[in-house]
Amino acid sequence: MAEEHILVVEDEVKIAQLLKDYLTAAGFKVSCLARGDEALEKFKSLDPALILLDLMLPGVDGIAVCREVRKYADIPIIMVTAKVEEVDRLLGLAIGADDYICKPFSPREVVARVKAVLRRTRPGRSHRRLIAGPLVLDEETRQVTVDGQPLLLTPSEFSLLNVLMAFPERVFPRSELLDRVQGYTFEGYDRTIDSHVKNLRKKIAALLPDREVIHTIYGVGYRFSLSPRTP
Amino acid sequence: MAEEHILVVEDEVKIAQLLKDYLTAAGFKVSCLARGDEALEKFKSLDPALILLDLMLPGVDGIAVCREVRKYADIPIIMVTAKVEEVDRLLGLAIGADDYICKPFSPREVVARVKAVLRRTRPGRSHRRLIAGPLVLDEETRQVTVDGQPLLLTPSEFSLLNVLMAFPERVFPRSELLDRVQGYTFEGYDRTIDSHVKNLRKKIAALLPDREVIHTIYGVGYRFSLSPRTP
DNA sequence: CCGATTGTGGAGAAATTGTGGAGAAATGAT
DNA sequence: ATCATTTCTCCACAATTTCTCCACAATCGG
Repeated sequence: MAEEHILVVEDEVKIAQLLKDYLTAAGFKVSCLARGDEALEKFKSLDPALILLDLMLPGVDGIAVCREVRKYADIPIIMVTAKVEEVDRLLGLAIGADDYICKPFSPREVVARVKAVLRRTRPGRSHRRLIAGPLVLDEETRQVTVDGQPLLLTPSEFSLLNVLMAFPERVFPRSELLDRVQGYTFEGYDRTIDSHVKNLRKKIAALLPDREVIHTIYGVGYRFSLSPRTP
Repeated sequence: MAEEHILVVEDEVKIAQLLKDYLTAAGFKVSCLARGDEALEKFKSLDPALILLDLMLPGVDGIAVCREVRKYADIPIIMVTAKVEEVDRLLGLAIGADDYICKPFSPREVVARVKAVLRRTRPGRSHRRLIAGPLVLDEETRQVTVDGQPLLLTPSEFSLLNVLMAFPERVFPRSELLDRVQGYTFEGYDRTIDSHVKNLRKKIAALLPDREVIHTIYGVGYRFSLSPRTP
């Protein structure tokens, strides 16, 4: 999954934090700024996929920020405003924001709108396919095939293989695999990952009996590789 | 590309100007009218490639204008409306507009939709139909058939099938289906989508007993596919 | 050879989905 | 307006799938 960066420009710290929490939980990388003029300085270096912009800001207000940003890049912008009536005014001002959200908003709605705007703004969907010899993993369809034959994987197995195939040859410690597959809040047995490896290996071996693709690095963790040796 | 002429019928001057600015910037020639009865008089002489039509108009309302225009020419029409709820009503009225946009809209979205409508109307007015084996879904008439036999679906069921069939094989998380079917302001129960899937499956199975077309991806969501594999 | 690490089968436990149906909400007719 | 019908939402329980963990066997490195 390509982690997308979102820039939140909001002067009320609590609201900014709330937005950040929810967007982070939804899998986005989030940066917060409190002032409009900061936004103008920094958005180029941050290169966000989308900007959430409060209308009322100290420094330079949201409308000016929006206009300036649009001079440099075609980044989607969602305006956040306190009053419903403002939205009509915004429309008249030809700002060119992609969507508007009124306070008080539900965090869930914000996340949904962000996703919706990103969806329709990014028409060239670049769904990632990881290919390693006879093994093909498609993140969008969640299909994995070996020489064209489908491999039926559970969510954990898919996730595990996805992480490993994303960086072939790289050795992943158990702790990292645990974080990526079970989530960083997982507090359980660290050898659970071994079970998933076991099951994944068995399923792959059924279609690819000759070579082992998930290698054990004694004392460390696991690695995905097509070659049988350790380079 | 030949410069295409677009007629905007909108009584709010600011919005009309906004639309004109953006469409002009996108390379269209734009004329604006404020009254519905004017539109009926002038569209013949202007001969536009497309009409952007506000639903609420002084003089004659948008629906009447749409009907009248269609008596004379097969020009693509995009309706603009203030409320989301109106869209469903419009659909029921079988007006024959090519697309609908709800306020508040982003100018970018308007330009995108205008281009999309022109693109699909240019080569012989073929509206969008999704075909998958014996299943045919017509977005304009909102009819679905299986081997020519009509499938009577509720609005939610149609919408759900529409989203799924638009991207066969792609796995849709429940959250995304919720946003696209129930709207992203929906605050309710996650598993309502399961109920729609259940009902939709039952209706499809009545006409297509052999194969399952809506597949469950455990831990993620659903996918439309004709092939029986379940990865 | 020996302690540490990993492989493995399998048994609950936990999470996810299927399903019928009741009440609420929306829609349409009168 | 009122009433009838359709559609939507939600719940509770059953069925299913997956996850976690354990105990013991196998393997590795020194």
